Amino acid sequence: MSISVGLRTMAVTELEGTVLGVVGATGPCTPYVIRRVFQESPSTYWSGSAGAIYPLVVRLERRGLLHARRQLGDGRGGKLYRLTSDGRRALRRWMGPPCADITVGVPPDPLRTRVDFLHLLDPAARRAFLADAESKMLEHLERIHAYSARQLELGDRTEYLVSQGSARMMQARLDWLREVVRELTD
Amino acid sequence: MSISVGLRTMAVTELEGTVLGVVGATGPCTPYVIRRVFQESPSTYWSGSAGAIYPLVVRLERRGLLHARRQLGDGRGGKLYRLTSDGRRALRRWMGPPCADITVGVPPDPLRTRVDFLHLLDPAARRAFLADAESKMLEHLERIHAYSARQLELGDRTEYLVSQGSARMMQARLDWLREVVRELTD
DNA sequence: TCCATCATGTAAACAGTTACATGATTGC
DNA sequence: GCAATCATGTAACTGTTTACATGATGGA
Repeated sequence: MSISVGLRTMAVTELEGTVLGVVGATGPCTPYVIRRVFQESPSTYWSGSAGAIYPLVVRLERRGLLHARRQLGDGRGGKLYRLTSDGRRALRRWMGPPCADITVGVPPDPLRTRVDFLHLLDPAARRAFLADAESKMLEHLERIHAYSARQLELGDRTEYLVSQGSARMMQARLDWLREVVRELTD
Repeated sequence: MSISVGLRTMAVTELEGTVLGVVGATGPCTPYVIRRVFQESPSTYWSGSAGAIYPLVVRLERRGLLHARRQLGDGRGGKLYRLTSDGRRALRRWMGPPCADITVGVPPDPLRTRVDFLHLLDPAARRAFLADAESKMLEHLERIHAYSARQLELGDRTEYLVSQGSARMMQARLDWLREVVRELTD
């Protein structure tokens, strides 16, 4: 019988929460598998580098959110990690509700930052910047649409929905960029 | 007469580039003024903490991108920083073109990350998450619209355009969230 | 058997955060 | 003159990156 001591579980970081989610969605897996999920994700925000993931899972294990079990017959000493009940609780807490401001608020956008300083460029450089940004965003958008269509064919509703989120965001940025073009190159 | 030795200027980070932009747009200013710009910005991605800004401007000065001049009659020893010509060149290089993939690509979105794992929640928790997210995003959107309208009144075209970018992004995320709601709560 | 790559880590460097220290300035 | 705040920093900590090391595995 366990005794609740009111030790509130410490909050997890964004990457930690995402890893908990990956383990929860994938089922018991090795750190390498977790890395692959990040590396193969269309988003490149996190590299899924070894130096990030291996220490992170050890951290989560020490905090009782992941449990490691040795794989039999694996010469590399690889371990399978799965969520503990505390881990599942931490995952739910990280996901919300309540949603933190930083979760629902305006995400950072390096393009928006640059537009802030566009008036510092001479008109030619400004036009070159805007043209380059627009064409590259169009490429990105097409890739995302292709990826999204593939997920729909494969029947992966979740990946389809998530990629639709990316597509909508990119479309909004592109529409906005064209508004900037109209405004600044009159 | 300066001799070009082909020392290509090292690339600046996102925060460094933004600081160069702030100095370029504001004119000669102290680190404290730079901090205020970040602290008063609607975006909370960077805190503008002293521990980030003071070492950063020293770094940029040592690299010859900023030049410091002592303020006369200031007991605190505060210095005014301005762009050097190398600094202006580094700013232009940071802004682009060419735009890096990370600049024009899909920005990270903690909400999108969470939707990836929504199927791990039971239906009730899922509904609660989506309802909370939607109402909080609506609040954010209204604040942004108010801010945007204020900038338009004040005649600050740049701040108006940039805030319109935030507004469009938030609207796209909200539309998308409603698509998620339709899909998951049928 | 040998070579590429898989898989598990570690080390050093770095950027940014919170929290703190300290002196200058301003308002009462 | 005193308290609040302005302004300039510094210190310790944290998390992530790149680069490296090392052994296991699998295909030619």
